[in-house]
Amino acid sequence: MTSGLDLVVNLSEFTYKQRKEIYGEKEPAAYVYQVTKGAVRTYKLLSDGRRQIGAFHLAGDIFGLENGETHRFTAEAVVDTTVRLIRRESLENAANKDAVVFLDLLSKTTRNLEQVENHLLLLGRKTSLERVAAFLLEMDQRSAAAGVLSLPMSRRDIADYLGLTMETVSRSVSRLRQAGVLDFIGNTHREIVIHDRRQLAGFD
Amino acid sequence: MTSGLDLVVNLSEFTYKQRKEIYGEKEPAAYVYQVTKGAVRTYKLLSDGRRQIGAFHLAGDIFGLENGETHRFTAEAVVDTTVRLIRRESLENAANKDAVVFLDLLSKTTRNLEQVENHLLLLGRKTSLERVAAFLLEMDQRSAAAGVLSLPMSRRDIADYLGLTMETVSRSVSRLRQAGVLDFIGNTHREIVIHDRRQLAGFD
DNA sequence: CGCGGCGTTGACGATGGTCAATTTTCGTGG
DNA sequence: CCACGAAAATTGACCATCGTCAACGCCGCG
Repeated sequence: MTSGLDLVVNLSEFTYKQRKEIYGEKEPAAYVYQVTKGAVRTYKLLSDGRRQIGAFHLAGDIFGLENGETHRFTAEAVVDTTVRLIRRESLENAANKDAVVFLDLLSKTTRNLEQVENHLLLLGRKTSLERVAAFLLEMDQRSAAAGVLSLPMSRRDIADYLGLTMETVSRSVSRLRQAGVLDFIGNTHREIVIHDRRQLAGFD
Repeated sequence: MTSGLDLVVNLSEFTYKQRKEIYGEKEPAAYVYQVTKGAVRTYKLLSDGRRQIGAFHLAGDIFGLENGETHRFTAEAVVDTTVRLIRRESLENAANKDAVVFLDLLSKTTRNLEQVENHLLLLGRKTSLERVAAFLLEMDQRSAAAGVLSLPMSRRDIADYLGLTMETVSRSVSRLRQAGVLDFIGNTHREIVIHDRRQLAGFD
């Protein structure tokens, strides 16, 4: 699938080690990023350290696309991650010359908005079990192999995405496991098989 | 302040009575709206009736601007409300002819995104008192007369915006009142004076 | 007046958070 | 390969915040 961003000339790649910051909230937005390999979390912090993760970005995803001058989240590598870099300036030039690029920019922003709006409903009104079920379904849809997920992020990351604590996430996963809708693969607790997607959707 | 949307020819106005639906979620988006007078709430529902209000739109605000074909929220008049209507089609025509309109579209979408992203942090990580304080500060900033607000929406509406119940909203307002940061004016409980904006911000 | 809607307040309960112990996994170095 | 220590995940006990349910008050309106 090609898109407007692909039309922009772009040569640089960069690799960030696990936990390294890619950019900070309120920093000037010099680049737009696309994940080549790995995973990125974008988040906001309160002064006392409470964290809200806005999104996880996996291979192929674009992040750091701002229309203002500064980034509105901090971005960090969840695991060792490679990103393609696109200069903001060159993107703006391309958008001015080519309406397709511009349209694509608007469309990507809108898709982003849509996803965030759905997350509002989750954070404002869903129970812990519903949140975790929705998260697993989301990850399942985004992963290559349906029914089998390999989560790059920790329980704490998931918790901060879902507005919960890691203990509550853990308990919810355990409940789903006991209910027979999913199971762990191998010895990690980050590799999951979903036995019954219907049933999982029933919890959401 | 003029903007791209003002360049679009637009003649029709319409008035909705309190509680009347302006459009429903997933309906085709035929129009974009601007509030002339009154207030509008946009929300999503879960199947069991739980409601999450995404935003309140006051005089001057634009809502219903979608880039897909359908509305992503239901919109309803909070009080008797007059809106200006802009045909989606005519907006698209204008955007194709005039880059300024197009840029404005993107900028409005981004501002919308920014606001929703901040609401994520509120819903995911703030306490009830922090939420109510943030809400009152938001309304204060958006209202004409600083320090004095006249809320068009009920406690239940506020609750569904903040991811709380109306009882918790009521209790939080009471606590702020007892703490001396605000007070009611007259006999209604929707007219509020903020005595100490600094102190209120301290709760957020 | 009395009725209805809205808001407040109180008592109680449940969901999810906190704190802590235990288990499992993983990375490092012999 | 195994051993050790650190980090992550799970689990349990207890607690706090917020939700539920209900009573009451206030105001507006017939």
